Amino acid sequence: MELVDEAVAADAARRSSIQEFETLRAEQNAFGKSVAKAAKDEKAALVAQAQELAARVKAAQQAVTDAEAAFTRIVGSLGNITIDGVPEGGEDDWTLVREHGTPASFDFEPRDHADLGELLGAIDIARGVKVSGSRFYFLRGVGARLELALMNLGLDRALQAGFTPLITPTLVRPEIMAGTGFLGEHADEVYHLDKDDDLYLTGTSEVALAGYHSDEIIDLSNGPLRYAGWSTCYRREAGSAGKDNRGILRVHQFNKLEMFSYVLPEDAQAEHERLLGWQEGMLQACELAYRVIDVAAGDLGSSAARKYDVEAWVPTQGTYRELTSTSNCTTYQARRLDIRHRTESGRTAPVATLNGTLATTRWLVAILETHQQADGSVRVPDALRPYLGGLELLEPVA
RNA sequence: GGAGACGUCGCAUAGUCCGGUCGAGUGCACCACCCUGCUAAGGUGGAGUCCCCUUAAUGGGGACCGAGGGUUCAAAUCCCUCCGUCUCCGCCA
Repeated sequence: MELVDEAVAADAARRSSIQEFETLRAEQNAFGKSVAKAAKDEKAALVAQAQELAARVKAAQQAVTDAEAAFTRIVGSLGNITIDGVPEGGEDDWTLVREHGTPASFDFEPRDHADLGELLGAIDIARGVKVSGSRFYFLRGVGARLELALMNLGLDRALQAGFTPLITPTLVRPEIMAGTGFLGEHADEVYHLDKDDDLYLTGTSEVALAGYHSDEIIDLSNGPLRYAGWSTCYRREAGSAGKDNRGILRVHQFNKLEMFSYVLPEDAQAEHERLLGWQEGMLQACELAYRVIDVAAGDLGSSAARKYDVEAWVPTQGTYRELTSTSNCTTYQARRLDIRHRTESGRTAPVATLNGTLATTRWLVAILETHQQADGSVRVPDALRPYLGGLELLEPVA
């Protein structure tokens, strides 16, 4: 509340400094013309006057620069405004939207994905740690193939829905990182190269996908612009020491196929539901039990106005774990990145941006655990088989 | 990495040496109107973005010649830094 008052005050200060500067500048412009035209003998006196005026203009200009910097800083620290209906509260105050499918049950003791990954020769955590440290891993053999299969299934479904595929840069400039809202309170989650290169490693291709149309006026008259971005994602996982240490549920590096939509602000909520629908379709194709939750306002981060998490049942944890999430960022990112469309009256106005995840490496956790059999083999869901050369069963390596 | 050239209003360009008459000319594309009966041409006018003030619609002012500084009464034009593009050479997946 105080922050909003501060922002309003900063805006008022900014406006009045602009007015002062512009009045002086107009005076200077007019004066300059008369200096140029003046006769020789009058010139010296006029220049002396102009010098004095120039000093005042310069001071006024500096005041504008300062006032605008202060305004930008305060406004930049404001989070997005949540949409009506979003539950109030923090991390645990989400509301259930729906559940789908029945959590897997077994007539044997199920193995967790780390054990299964080792048994199948699919996930090599020990060597990941040896090479890169904790929370790193190798996907190998059927693990690597399953990952690619998942990404390709997601991509094909995205193509069917009309998305344009993009393979995005994973190193971005500071202003793009800031524009997407990732340098706010969670800045310590982001890898930053600062020795020789002032670039950030992105934790999601959402960053590059949002930056793609930055500083542009885009044409939405033929409907939304939809991109499916594939990239490797990097997260520092600072502050999560000791949490989800086992397996690949929480890692520093993973792959992700991300949907990203640019839409008219009035279409944002409908698009959000569509993104959620495509995500659920993907979970269903992988034959996973899941639930959809409406994330509470306090857990939204700075850029989302509403966020749905889709959580899949993870048998050995006896609970649902987030596999995907879709956010409606309304005009928050577009304002910061200066992405606009032209309205019917010919004016420009910010667009709305939304994102949603179609697949990530984390999905392997739920897929392996859900479809495991007593002997440690894993049944491949029908939809994935074409992407695995028809393979129906992942079998333990000798 | 070495050497050089360049970055102007949608596109293409003029202007930069010799700072004010340049917020900026021309061509193409675009929009409106006019003209012409003929498959296209001619004429007139208008057009960008951002910000501030003002209004019922309007009007006024400011900023923007890659970005940021500097010199100057005054910068597209002079100086510096950065970013980017292109050409040649070297190196490399």
